[in-house]
Amino acid sequence: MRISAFHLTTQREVPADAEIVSHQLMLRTGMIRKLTSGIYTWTPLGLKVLRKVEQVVREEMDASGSLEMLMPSVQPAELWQESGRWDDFGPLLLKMADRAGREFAFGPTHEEVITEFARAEVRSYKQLPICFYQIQTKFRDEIRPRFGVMRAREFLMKDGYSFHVDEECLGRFYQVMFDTYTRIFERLGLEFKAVEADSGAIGGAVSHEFHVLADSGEDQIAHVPDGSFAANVERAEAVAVGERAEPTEKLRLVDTPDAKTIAELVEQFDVPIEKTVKTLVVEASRSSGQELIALLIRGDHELNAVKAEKHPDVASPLRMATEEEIRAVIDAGPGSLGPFRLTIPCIADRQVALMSDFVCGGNIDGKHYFGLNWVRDVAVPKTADLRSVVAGDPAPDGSGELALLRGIEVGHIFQLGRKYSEAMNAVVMDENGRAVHPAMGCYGIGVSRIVASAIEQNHDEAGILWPEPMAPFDVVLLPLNGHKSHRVRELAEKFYDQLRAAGLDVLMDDRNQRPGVMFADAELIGIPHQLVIGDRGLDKGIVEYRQRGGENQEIPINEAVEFLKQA
RNA sequence: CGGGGCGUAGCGCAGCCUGGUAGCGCAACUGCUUUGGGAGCAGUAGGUCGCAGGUUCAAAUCCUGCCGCCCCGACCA
Repeated sequence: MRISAFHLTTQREVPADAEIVSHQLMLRTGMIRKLTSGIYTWTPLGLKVLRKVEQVVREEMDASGSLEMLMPSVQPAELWQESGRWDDFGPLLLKMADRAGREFAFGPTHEEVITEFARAEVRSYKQLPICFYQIQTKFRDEIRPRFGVMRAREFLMKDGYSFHVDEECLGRFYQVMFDTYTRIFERLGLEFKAVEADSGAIGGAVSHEFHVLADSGEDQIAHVPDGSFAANVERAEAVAVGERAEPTEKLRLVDTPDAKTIAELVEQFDVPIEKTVKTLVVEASRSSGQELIALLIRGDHELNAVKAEKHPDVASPLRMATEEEIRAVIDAGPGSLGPFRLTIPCIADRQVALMSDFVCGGNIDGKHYFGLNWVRDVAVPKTADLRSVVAGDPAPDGSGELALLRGIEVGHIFQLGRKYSEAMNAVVMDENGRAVHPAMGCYGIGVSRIVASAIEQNHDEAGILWPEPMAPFDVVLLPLNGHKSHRVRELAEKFYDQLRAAGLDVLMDDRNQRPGVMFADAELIGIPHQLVIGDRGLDKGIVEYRQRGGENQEIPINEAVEFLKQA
């Protein structure tokens, strides 16, 4: 491609409303343009990258035996009502109506459509196992779209769905997909980690996420360095450490008028934060027969909402009680609550149940208990894993100490089981002639998000450093002052033809720009290999090879094409 | 959804407080010069000042409403 025939619109200035590096660089290189909040146009440059990612995904999915297809993006409401997700999916679902008033959703995912397809098409166990996939635009009406295509409302996703007669077959195929995903991210040249995950709104039991590691990642990962354990912090089990010590302090009620938070308590009363307990009041589940329930967490720990809302006594989704609701049942407000003489039920984090001589709110405004002890002063409540792990916690599998990393979720695989095949009554005949609901797996990759995450992980002051498999071009030719020098121009043209003939994706900077502009643009858009052709080098019989982010070297003219083929 | 901020040329911004000819830098276009790290000079083009209403002789500027975009929050006791 010649730049003169391309649409290259780089910008020197950083766009004001782009917060993270990938968003800034995607705008500065001109890869994307915002149409409206969370909705982007992919320009020819950006689309080249997107297509390269797509192609790697497609090749590996095909190699796994999965079959590509294309499902509609607009889906009838009935299908979603059948699965129960028309309401469950909530405001994330973009709904619309046709001229007759029939309701539709723009697909945020395709479990319903594929299940509808499978129940019509797949009748016999002999057709199983089978896995269909597509690469398609999805729409999720995110609460707050941000970071460009990283958390966009409209995005490109690869989604695959497999069907199996039994769980055992699903488990085997799940491993095939795990390996396929591993190969995809390896081939793309990304530093990533597969972690145990919560299955969230999609449903199902076993689930893994694939994260591109980057400091700007929105997810936290707990893992044992050089160990086998890795899990999303949402899910990583927090193991209680130690044993409960005998009481040594007397229980006393202390005036704490200015201590509404754990931080204030620690500062004003010189109490170690590990000796404090915070009491969070949340809505209780219907099945518990209660209105509110208190959750006890050690002062330096954080409540894990994903874990809490899975508890049978806690309402899902988790909702914190308002001050009015709390005051209606307890004689104190937030900031002065605790388990002693508490008028509502409570659940303690496992670690809290092992504490002794601790400090907590007094259930009287402006007062805290010091020296509180389980058993002696108050019965040990129900316990559960309610907190998020922190660095240094033991791994739940005993393999070592946990460290935390930040990641960008780019892939997620699930063993769904029969949630959709049962809800939508998809059945196949098994070898005994019985109708059974097939077990399903589902496998997603955020194709557009991969592009952004690759930039987050691979950039410098000058711009993007694309991993080669996803670079928009393999090599850029920079003929310096080509409009003045015939021999520079002619050599560049010769290289252009020869490199293209060798199967390389070549960009020729034929703009007659000053050298500084050409270098800056080549670096900004991150092309891995540059070949600089200038009179200065030609006098010495060489051209200059530059690897993006690497070393420069001089190459004899007649070896250049071969050199680039190898590089 | 709650809080905050911002809407002026493709991008980044000033002007608004104190009403009176709409400006700067980058980008774009033309010409000349320049040419190994985002050139110089001269010129050109580009604006419903987010939209609507109001106040006023006069509104980018003051008032009201609406719309859009961005940031923070929605784990806080």
